[in-house]
Amino acid sequence: MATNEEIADKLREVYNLMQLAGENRFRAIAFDRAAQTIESLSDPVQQYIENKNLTDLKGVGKSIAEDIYTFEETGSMPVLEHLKEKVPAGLVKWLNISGLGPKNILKIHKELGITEVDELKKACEDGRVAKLPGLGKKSAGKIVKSIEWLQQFGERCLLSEAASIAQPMKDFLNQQPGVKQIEVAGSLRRSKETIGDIDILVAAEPDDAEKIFDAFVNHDLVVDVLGRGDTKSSIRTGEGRQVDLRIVSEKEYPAALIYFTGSKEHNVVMRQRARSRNMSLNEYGLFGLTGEGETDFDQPVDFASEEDIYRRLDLHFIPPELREDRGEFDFFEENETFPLIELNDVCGVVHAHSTWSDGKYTIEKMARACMEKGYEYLGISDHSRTAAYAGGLSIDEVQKQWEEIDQLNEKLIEEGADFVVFKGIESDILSDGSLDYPDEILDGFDFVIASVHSGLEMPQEQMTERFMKAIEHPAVQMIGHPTGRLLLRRDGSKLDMNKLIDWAAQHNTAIEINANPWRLDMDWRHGNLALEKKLLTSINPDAHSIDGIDDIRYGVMIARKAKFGKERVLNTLSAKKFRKWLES
DNA sequence: GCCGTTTTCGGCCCGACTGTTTTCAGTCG
Repeated sequence: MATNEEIADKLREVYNLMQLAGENRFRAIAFDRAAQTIESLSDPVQQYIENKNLTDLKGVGKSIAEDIYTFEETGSMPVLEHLKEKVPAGLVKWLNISGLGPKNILKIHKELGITEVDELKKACEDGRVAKLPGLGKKSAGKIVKSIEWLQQFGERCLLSEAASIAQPMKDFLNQQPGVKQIEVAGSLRRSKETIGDIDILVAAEPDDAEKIFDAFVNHDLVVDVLGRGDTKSSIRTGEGRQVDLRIVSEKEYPAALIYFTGSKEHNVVMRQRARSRNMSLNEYGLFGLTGEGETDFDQPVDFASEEDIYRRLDLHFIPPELREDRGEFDFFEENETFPLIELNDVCGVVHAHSTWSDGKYTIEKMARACMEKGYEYLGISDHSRTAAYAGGLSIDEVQKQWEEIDQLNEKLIEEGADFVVFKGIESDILSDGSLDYPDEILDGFDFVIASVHSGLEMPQEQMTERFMKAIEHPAVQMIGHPTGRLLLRRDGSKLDMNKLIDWAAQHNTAIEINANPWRLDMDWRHGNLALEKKLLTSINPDAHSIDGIDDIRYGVMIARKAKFGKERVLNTLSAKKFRKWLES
């Protein structure tokens, strides 16, 4: 039984290989669209396979449906197998090289008979690539550079890293004369968990653009200027990240902001909506059509903001985080607004470690840091005894820690501080789904977060049952980082999140959004189902240090992307209400 | 390959930038 993700992966593989095989572009794109649809389904695709109604899905026609049925029955997809015979596997990696697309990949491969990235680099360096028609010395040089960047830094970086580059760059540009409006756009504005390029959009008079671009390409962070035009310039930073700056007029700014925020898929739907309403949407604005159905720049449609443009397309404003073409269009046709959680709504810090296990600071230091940052409470949750590698607490240590927390709380009351420390534990879920302490100890905690830290490779069904058993346990209020993934480093465990969300919602158990930028787990892609089932979450920094507490902001970004309003996020409750919820 | 309140065929988002070219193809977002 293949999961949605596995089937989407297969279709995307077809898409990649078709591009490299020089197939009709639109035929290839059709597979990508189908993959996109299946990926964003909140129901298991198995239902559609069993009911033989796959073609009900947008972008899945008779042919692709047949491919999927065959894959389900035989475990292989003829169209894919056929492509694999035609296209050497090594070439797929070439698609990640920026500046090199399918057409040139095919040309280089055919003419030079090479398939591996290392061979490509060599062929660029020794002049063979430059001799090919349509390519030259500069192209070859760019390919070499791209390969080197890719090998050194990878294609994408964490959300936190991108934010730490974009913010100072934005602040710097905002001080430049002539900058009227500025916003970080692209996947960073959409709060994707990993980021490729950083996009910054500026509104300014055309006369001021040159000076702003000068300032941009000469910024301290810049180590390489990739391009410099009248409206767009691109640079590379020392961290290996590409930053694109676009400058548009104030009038164009709202349309450009939508355009450069994306996602690509969201924009495609926006343009189609414009088309079906006899208009054309592009990065400059919304326009009427000529008699031939072409964009008529002499017929601009008025707008002053992103909201206006959405309204013209019969939609309510769609927050940037939700622009992924994963159901937001239907949602915002019906709903006027949907209040998403904001950083200010978070009142307490839940899931933090101290020197009792593998944290860097004492409970008191962590508590005082939380107070200083304006929080009302700290939920300490050190590791349980099985997590010996992380200094997990023995039963004896648990009881000593409780005493320490009681004393600290008394001290805080004496000081008149309006702050409380909750006694929690991050209990390992053992391989049979049981927890790490006897029930009478578990009952002594204010809260229990149940997490998996070992046996991550378990088969999906067994892993899902392991979690379900933990969810059922009356002492457990929250599940920690469900998949255990580390972004860009390690895939998460295989588990049926649909089942887990349903089960957790039924048992009034929350599933945390672990805000550590390496994790951001549970994944935002489960947001639609979580909303439907009214699942609760808690935005937990999993802080091992004082700085780590501030990771909450990345968790909030992901929670917004997953359509959480504050009423479904436990640590937006006041200390009093949080305690009440824990006791219920 | 998918899709249809103008369509079962003929479209499928569209403009900037670059490099290799002398009018354009490839790539990107």
